[in-house]
Amino acid sequence: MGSEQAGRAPEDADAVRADSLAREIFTGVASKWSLLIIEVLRDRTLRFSELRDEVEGISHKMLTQTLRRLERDGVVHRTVHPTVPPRVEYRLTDAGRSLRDTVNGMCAWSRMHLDEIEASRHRFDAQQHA
Amino acid sequence: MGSEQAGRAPEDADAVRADSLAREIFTGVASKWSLLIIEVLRDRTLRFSELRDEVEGISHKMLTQTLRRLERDGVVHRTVHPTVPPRVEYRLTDAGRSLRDTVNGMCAWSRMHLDEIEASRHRFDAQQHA
DNA sequence: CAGGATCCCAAGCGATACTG
DNA sequence: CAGTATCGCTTGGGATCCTG
Repeated sequence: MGSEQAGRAPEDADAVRADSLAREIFTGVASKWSLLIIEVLRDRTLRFSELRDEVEGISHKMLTQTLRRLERDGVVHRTVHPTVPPRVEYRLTDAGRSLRDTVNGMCAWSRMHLDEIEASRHRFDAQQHA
Repeated sequence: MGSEQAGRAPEDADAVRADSLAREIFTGVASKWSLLIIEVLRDRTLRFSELRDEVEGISHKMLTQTLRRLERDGVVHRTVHPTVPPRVEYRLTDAGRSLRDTVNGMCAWSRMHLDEIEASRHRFDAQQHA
């Protein structure tokens, strides 16, 4: 993850710290549920229950948990309407939208290489027990 | 993950299967170690032990396990030199390199939003126990 | 050196019940 | 409706030992 670890003075501790932080952020964001939520939010505003339906397969717990992390990192914005019953809406922040662009790239990649990957898997599996 | 789930006939089972496959591929590839390995391979050819050193924090087991998955999906290519001791080299395939481009995007995003995210976290944490 | 197999613990996650 | 808390299973993944 180093921006470029070429020749860095050992006393340059800030760069090291930044690297490990970037790494921590990267691995935090690069998780199944985070990416799926980001992907599904696109540029819409969705309520908690709508997200729950759209993400498919995610549990109540994981949804809240992941949303909290994303909110904390400033990737999604959370709006609470003080009505009864409560209405809570989620949308991507600017940072979130820029992240989503790269996530879309991964989704596109998955779709684009579907057949190629499936073929590769068959080849691989056939070879194994050979 | 739907390419566009607008109006799809129920009998169009192929598209549904493709979607779930794309989803499975996406969540398979979008895992911490997979992405870090792809990131570290860039356009180099690395040996098993070199990868082990470069990925930092990965265990022997996770490295082999993840490499197998990536090889099976045709993302990395594995070359075994029948020497003694054995020499095994890994490099990205064409598909792998195109995936790496989007992974790079996520890494760049992490680095670019470092301070913004850190600030957001502090704000969030301060608010909480308020 | 590459990597399979085994053991085992801790984290991830789901299910359920409860609150505002 | 949105969210927290608790419990328990399941899994990920580390440590270690063994083979070609």
